[in-house]
Amino acid sequence: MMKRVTIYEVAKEAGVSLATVSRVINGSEVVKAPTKAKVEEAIKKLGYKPNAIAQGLALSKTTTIGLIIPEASFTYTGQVINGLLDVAKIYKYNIMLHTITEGITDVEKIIDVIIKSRVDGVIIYSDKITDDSISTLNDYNIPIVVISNRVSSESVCSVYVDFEKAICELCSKYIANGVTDIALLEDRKNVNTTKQMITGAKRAFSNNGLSFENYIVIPKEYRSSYKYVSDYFKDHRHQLVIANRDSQAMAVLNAARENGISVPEDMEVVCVIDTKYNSMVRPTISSFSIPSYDLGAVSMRLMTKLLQNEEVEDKEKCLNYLFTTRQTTKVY
Amino acid sequence: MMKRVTIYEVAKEAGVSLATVSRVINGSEVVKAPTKAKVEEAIKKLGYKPNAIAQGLALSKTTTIGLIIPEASFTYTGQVINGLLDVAKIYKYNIMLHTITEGITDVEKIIDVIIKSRVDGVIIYSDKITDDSISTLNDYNIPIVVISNRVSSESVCSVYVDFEKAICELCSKYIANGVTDIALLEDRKNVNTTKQMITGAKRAFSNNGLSFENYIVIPKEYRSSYKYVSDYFKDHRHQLVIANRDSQAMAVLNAARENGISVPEDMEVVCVIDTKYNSMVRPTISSFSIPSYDLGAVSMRLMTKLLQNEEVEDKEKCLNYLFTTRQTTKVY
DNA sequence: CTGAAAGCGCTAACAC
DNA sequence: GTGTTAGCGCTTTCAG
Repeated sequence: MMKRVTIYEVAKEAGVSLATVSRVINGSEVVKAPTKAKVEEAIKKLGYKPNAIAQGLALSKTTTIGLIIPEASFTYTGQVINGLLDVAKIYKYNIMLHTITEGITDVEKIIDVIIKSRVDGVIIYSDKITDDSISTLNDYNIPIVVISNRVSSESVCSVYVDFEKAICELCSKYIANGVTDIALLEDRKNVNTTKQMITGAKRAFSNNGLSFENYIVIPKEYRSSYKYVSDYFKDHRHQLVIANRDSQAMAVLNAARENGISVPEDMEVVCVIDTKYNSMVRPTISSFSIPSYDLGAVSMRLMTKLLQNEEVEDKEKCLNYLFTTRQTTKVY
Repeated sequence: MMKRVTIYEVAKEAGVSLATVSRVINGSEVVKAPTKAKVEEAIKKLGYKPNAIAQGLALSKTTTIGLIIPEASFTYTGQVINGLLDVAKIYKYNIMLHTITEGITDVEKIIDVIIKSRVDGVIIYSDKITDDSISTLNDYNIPIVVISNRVSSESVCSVYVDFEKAICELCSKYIANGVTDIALLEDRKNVNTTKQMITGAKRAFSNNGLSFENYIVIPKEYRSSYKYVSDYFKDHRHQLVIANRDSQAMAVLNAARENGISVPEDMEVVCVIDTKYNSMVRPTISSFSIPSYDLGAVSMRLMTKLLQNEEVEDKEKCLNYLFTTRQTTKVY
């Protein structure tokens, strides 16, 4: 249990001024070797660790960035965080984590906290964030990277996957093969994504002179959604059902099984966001491999560029997806 | 895009001294109503937000706590984080998130960063943290709460689940019912937990004059572990297999299915950590409902007590588990 | 009840 | 090369 030692004490111990100590801890080249050695010895002897808070104050720079996510318990959110943190580590940034818990969290309050905490930037991965919040952040001149939603604002960068295109392509392929009864589950926790998906589906249909109306609204909790889906499939049939998350796809599969619908023969199921669970369950679930880890990693890298005034070629980065056929779809 | 306004400018705008502004933003009772009103107006007009970094420096207190987890992509880790953040929000603490990525992360470096960042406390949820790291943190007088591992040190609190007891009880019950061929999968990402589980199993067996040696070592990645388990079950049979995580239990189930072993008739499977996936897959997987969310919430609450010098009755908090029978076990 | 001033620990000109 | 000093923005005695 040691007293917190300051740069001043190190200076005294080493018999130099604090400026010199500051220089060695910041790796300045100008310090003479013997002086440097003395300082380093003192640092080690006293167990000195620079106070990042004081540095932050002096530099008006905290080297921490704020991250906003909906909640931490989705498998894909976890991947995003992993990617983000791995890159953050490389560039020596810290991550301050904020979640938006439904019913508990006031988004404005989070924004407030973020501004007060003087993070260097904020990365947002949430459908719940409004333009309002973003413009508040903008007012305070805080660089923003938005994950997953394509944002076209001058001061905001975004890293996303083109769900609209993905779903459009998927539907088009199915329509070309004569499958026109396609349903899409609404994901209430990802409203924007759902919107994009619906737009994509509609486009595919209208390209073929058809109309698309089949999207199913499901309650948000697994149990109730499962119940709902299960009921729904008692008297509904579709040729293809598209779900956003693994849990929703599983609910569909369970409902199908219990209602004697065989997958993929009678009904095919596609999950949009791929997680490890899609290949662990039986039948394995066909899905898009959305690069969640990369979504995080790329966003963080982009942030570092923003903060270090590196050239940013593209303010909007579109990441690729790949459709992986598994057991819930036929091969056309 | 506004210039960052300081307390000084607010003071000027309101025609008072900065001390007074400081008093109103800190809710001091002594400020007269009219003065207070003036200040508040100025704050609003200028869009002033106190600089938490400067406050941190002045108070030697950051109101942020560091959280160390292995990686963010496990469903249960997500729950812990959710619990933690929900409580942190209530007590107005921020969370700085650190992950220990295998191959990428040097634990000592994380500890170093944490000390430099002057967090008020750190919560550790990781098997990878050594006594060394903890004692370093101790040297710097940083309060510690350890999740999941029971730590008996004077300066460290811990919140955990008694896995040893859980497994011992489970095995005892089975042994009492004549089931003595029990296997336990090693979870290399949770070495300590595995150790506790094995100890529990051994105790159950030795209580009954038997010996326990059946623990299976599996490689850590799902694919390879699945492959391994799948191979293993080609020529191995057990009456009961205990797995730590959902993915491992699923690997066992898949391997069983492919080798013509019916569950639960020929072999029963129990998963220790319960996640939503355990009840989403078919067959649904019997498991202990480890209160992951609570693990996080209770730890954070404990941390706030530590930081506010509230009375802490118990430095070691043991949380309850509950065994939930689902489709992978028989009912005895 | 309010203001003046010292200090939290560090950085960055500017001197020497 | 190294030291001196003025901030960074805020809190907190201590006076008044």
